[in-house]
Amino acid sequence: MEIGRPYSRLLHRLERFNALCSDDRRYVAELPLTVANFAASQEVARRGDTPSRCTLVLSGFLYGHKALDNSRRQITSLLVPGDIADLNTLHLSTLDHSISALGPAVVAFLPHTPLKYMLDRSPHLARAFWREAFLEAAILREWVVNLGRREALAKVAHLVCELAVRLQAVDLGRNLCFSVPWTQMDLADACGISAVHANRVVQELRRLGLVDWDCRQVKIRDWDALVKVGDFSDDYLQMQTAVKEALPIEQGLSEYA
Amino acid sequence: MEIGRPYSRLLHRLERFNALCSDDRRYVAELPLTVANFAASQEVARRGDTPSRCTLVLSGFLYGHKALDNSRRQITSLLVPGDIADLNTLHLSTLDHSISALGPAVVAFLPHTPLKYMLDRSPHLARAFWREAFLEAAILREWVVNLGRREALAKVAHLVCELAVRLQAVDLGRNLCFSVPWTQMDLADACGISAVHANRVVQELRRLGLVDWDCRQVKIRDWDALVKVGDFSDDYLQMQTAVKEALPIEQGLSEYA
DNA sequence: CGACCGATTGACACAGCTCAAATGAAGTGG
DNA sequence: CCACTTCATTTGAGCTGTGTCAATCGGTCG
Repeated sequence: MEIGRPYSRLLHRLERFNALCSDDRRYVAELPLTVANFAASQEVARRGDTPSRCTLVLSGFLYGHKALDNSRRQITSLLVPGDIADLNTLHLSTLDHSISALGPAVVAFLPHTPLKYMLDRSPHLARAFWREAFLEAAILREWVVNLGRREALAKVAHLVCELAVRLQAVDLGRNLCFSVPWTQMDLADACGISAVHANRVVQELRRLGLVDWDCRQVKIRDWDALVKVGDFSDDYLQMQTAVKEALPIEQGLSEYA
Repeated sequence: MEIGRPYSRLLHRLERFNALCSDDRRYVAELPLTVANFAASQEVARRGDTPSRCTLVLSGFLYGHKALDNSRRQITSLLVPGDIADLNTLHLSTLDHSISALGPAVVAFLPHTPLKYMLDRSPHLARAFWREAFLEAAILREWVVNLGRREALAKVAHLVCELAVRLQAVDLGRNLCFSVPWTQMDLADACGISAVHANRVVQELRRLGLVDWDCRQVKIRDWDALVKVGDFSDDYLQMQTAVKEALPIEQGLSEYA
């Protein structure tokens, strides 16, 4: 796929708010990188590591997670193509959480040194990366709300809405339909519920006619209703007009803004 | 208190990892600022706002929060003196969550423009601010874990541990004792539990001899046990040696590292 | 003194957990 | 091409942590 132009999605992301000048685009496009493949469930980086490069998702999905005492884990983030998984290692030496591949994934490793050099040089690029970091924090904040104050059905609905919007922004979610190589156990660990209950919730969402959800394929059948159930508002994703225009009109997008 | 030197705590924080050169210190110390007082529960900034300055906590506590449909709210962060509450507004125009004063608080408003100018100019300062941003994200990640995968007693214990360490780092938590102007309702909204249950949990922590907890004053009586109950590990706070040295030896700090 | 707010307590309900077993799908090796 | 394994989904049954409701108590402030 876009291995040939590994930065296309990243550049697209970085330019979401402000266009970059051609020098800056070249800076990014000429960053040295190593492409690597990961199998499903393979660990990309482990908590406590002190990596010397950042990880850009090229295709597939990664997820951040922390393990607890009792063999449980909490997924703290889902990373889609175009996301940088561990930007924090750029300035915080030790990784505070682990990162693994959800399904098979292709990533690009970007060595810290040239990345830092670049960001020191170009204020515009620095700003664009700041935005990425703050966007990640905004998503984490919304996850805090999701995990803290919503019941299971809403948690799952909310996560599906978030993924739909994020994937659409990178062209992986046309027609309110996307596919993620997660199991219901992964879903459970992302939503802080048990796997058994995750299953029941998925069934309930199906029963309510909100989604088709076969295996890894999720098709949202009633966006407005799902938004309502999940108490979703996309403002924290900072997609502004870009995404809203891309969503089909007849689904009544104006509703949830 | 340190209104006379409003940046002392911030400088201390920024220099936690690397000392700043005297030029950089002067840069910071000469940032223009406006000091403002807030009463308990007063709103400092509201979701949707597009502020043109950042908010540095000088004394007292702020908290970030998001309201849900049903008159519920989730507290997403507690901000202690030395924290910058809304660094994200520097590059993300609209605020994704509200910020309020927990008790009476004194803050300094730092206009974006000189701040941006400064960060564009000094790579070292930029790095220090990056670290602050990433640290905030690391805390959010731990909150995600706390809310998603721990039961109520552990949630509260964990939060108390976190606060103890963070407050100690800014000299507000000597002897494993600190005071925060929160109510049990605030505690509940931070831990994603009901106020009634928060009360029961606090009582249980008292009963177990883990803490003295009168009104706003929290005294940790058995650090090791509290750490264990809360499944706490301070690595995500990136305090490194600094804090560990500051904690009393006899409390067996080596345990939880 | 009355009003108000926060802490506390008790009774009850229920969302979601655990345990355990069955079913289905997909891959492996003979 | 069929046993066999493995892994994910599904279903059922009972249990429990936590929520809700409602009342009480205590302190503070005007």
